Amino acid sequence: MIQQVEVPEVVVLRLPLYVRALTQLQREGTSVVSSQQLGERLQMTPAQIRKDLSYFGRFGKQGRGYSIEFLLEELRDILGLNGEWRACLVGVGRLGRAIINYTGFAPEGFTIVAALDSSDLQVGAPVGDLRVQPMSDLPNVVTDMDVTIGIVAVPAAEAQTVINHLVDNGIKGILNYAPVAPYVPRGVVVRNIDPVLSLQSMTFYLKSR
Amino acid sequence: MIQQVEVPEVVVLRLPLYVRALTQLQREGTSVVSSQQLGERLQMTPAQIRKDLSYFGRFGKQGRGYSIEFLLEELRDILGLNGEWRACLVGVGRLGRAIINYTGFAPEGFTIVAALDSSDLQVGAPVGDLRVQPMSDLPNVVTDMDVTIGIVAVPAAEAQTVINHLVDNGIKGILNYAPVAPYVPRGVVVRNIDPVLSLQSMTFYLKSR
DNA sequence: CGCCATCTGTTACGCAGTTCACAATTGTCA
DNA sequence: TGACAATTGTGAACTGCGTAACAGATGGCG
Repeated sequence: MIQQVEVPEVVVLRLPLYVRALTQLQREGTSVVSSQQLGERLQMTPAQIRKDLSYFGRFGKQGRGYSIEFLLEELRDILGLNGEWRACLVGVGRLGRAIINYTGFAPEGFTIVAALDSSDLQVGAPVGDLRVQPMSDLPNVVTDMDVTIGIVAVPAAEAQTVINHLVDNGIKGILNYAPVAPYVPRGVVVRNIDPVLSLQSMTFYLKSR
Repeated sequence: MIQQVEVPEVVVLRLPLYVRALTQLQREGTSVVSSQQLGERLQMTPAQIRKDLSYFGRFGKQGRGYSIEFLLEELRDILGLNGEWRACLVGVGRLGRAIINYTGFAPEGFTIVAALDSSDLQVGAPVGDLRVQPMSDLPNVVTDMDVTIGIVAVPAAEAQTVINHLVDNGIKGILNYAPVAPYVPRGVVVRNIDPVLSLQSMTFYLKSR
């Protein structure tokens, strides 16, 4: 039953969690795991894990559990994590520089291959292993460098404009660090990284106690 | 009907979105807004906005809409955003330094008042306006400096230990940048910032097209 | 070789959250 | 002043996700 029914987005959001937990188990030397055990690690019910996986196929053995190696391979395939994904970063302020120097992306197959900025003052400056390019380079960056993801680290006021520009040039996925909820046309995927929103909902639970 | 029924967490997560949109409208000079108009901005149904707000009270005028000034004040009060929230940062690597220097927290009332690190090499070093303190200072930081939020920017392997330590010292909210899903006792609120997870679920939608 | 313990995949069920729809209220304008 | 247009707040209906439960499969062990 592969993709017969539309997979709920919540399920897709949980798959990377499974990948991470399984990878950890693998490093610990385990080779088989039951939904029960995995559920304990991730603080969720075994039923949910089995249900989630059943959207994509039958990966377990009754009476045994799941082969970690096999399930990992399948999940990485489902999520498209077996290739390399190339991204460009827009906005080379403090935040942008931190993102470029962040070492957590590369081991997972996400590579930032270009850094762009609209300010002439920044263009040409070195950041990490890259050199800042002008926004006018965007078309070439997307086509010549096989970039599919745009990482946005510009001020809130410019974010929507930049995102429009990225989308117009064929970018299909946007990781947005600007504190706005951007509009994108259907078919483009946005993920927002917004620590302020996180804090602002946290305080609701902190205040009354 | 104030808080008679438990407010769903999804609702609480949306309130900061309302605050942000209303603030923007206010800056634009608008003074009254209908759920319809607000819904268009935020790409959600008017009914959802009205229902969300109705968990906390009756803030609108039939036939008119909502007074932005009034609703903002109410929402900021509900979320506890009218005071200042003090946080300490643990882990002064590249990521931690970027967080300290991030200028988006202060205008929203979140202040990082201390930076801690377990490495002796870091202790004493200046970061932003602060100086790195040893982890043994944690009890004093929490009690003397009125810190309620801990920001975690340590490697994955150390995250759970650090979080346990924070919780044991009375921290009630944790903003976790480490790529782990930490365990915390009931009553402690965690928000995870995990761009890699975001990318890994994004690629599911990017791959097949 | 057959029984038992284990664990998956899936169907059925229940509940929480979203949307609908309308009565009630408010302001405007002729 | 009275009719009308706009818009809220909310009970009811709907939808979709999470949980429960069980039939069926698998391996171990006596």
